[in-house]
Amino acid sequence: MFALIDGNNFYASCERVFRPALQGVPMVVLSNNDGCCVARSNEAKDLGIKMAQPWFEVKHFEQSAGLVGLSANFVLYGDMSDRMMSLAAGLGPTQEVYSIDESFIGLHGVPGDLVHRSRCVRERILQWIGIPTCVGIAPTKTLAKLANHIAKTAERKPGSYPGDLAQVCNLAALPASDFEAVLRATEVGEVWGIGPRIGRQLVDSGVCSVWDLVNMDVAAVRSRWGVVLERTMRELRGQSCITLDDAAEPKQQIACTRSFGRAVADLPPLIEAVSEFAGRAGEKLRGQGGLAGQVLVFIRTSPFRQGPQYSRSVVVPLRRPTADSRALARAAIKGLSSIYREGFDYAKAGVMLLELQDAEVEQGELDLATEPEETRDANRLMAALDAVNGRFGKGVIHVASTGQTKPKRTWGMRQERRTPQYTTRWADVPLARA
DNA sequence: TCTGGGGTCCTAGGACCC
DNA sequence: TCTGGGGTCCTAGGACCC
Repeated sequence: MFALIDGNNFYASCERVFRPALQGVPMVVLSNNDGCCVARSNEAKDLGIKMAQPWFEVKHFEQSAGLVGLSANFVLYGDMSDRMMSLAAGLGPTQEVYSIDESFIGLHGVPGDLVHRSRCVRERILQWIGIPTCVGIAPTKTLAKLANHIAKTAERKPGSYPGDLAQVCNLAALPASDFEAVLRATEVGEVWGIGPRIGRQLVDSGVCSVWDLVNMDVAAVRSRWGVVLERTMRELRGQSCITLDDAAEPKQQIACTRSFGRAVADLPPLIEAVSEFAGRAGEKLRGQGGLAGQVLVFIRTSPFRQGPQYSRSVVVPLRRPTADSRALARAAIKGLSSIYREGFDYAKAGVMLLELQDAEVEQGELDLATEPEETRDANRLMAALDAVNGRFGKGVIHVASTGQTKPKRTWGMRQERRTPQYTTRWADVPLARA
């Protein structure tokens, strides 16, 4: 048995903990450059604002509906997430942190009333952290996700589902007829693993509700859509195919990509941007104790704008695996120079580190006595760099490139953030509505 | 006229998730 | 004027081998 517990409108709820005046106010949290809405309060959802909708399209609600847009503060959300996860872990013996705002809990061997237990944990998170959550319980992860969706929807839209499923929904406890009714009332596109494209194909084939999908022929599903949808279907039937990953695996790739605040046409600012991305990616890489074997760099124009389009990427192999930001930046610049073309307005660039491996393993294969002195020096330098940035803030020191002629960014933000950033310590977190 | 067949590895691209 | 930033997994098809 699995539970899925997640924070409602997570980023928006985090902001409200520190700005209680925003309770009941329609609000969104904005991505980098204040470009898109990446979280919406219920009131903002009621205005019809979609996930990832551009801010300029909804800005008019500031005047007409009192909408508030806040610049994202991801350091804060990560911190709040850690606290929420540590309390959520109390639900059962194993936990898989699935994203910044949700975790699966393995409930094997947990005695007593699961719904009551979930309500207690939920209440504790609300009291101690100030974040409202919902819990879905079911025999498979896909059904637990579905149960969570039902718990949230039953709370937000009264009448959509039986009221006693709000906030905490245990699908395993429902009588068969109620279970069927709930699956009939849920659109197939709400299922975890069914995106817009396959959702549309299913509806076009007359498969509209989750109940319709459950009753399809397994072989037919497999032959038309493949093993992924087949697995989803089996999970919906209660056959557990996806296991709980409670030991977080190291990442297989690390990316740092950004849209620019304004179009960039020249090579030097692109070199500057790509150097910084490589440095940031290197920092993440060292954080998981890894080395990269390849660097991918890409640039592209904006698909939303008229004019000539260009999008290209290239993979640059490294002579030997490394976590040295300078080597990563050199490779990224080399790749950039090979794909850069004049005459385009670039809107986005990025660096990805590929073929990651464990630094310990790599080192074990080397004879330490023959390890080049430069490697040791590089390791020390990078460790110092990470320590300074950790202490004084991200990017206080970063890798510069020879193309850089000005001390300040030439590719960065179009405008100042709408709202200032702040950081927290445990002591700063109010006991919400105690 | 007729032009093997099976296996592996790699890569690019698609689809999905939050 | 202004359009997110990460990730994962699967598949198809090409290259190559015997």
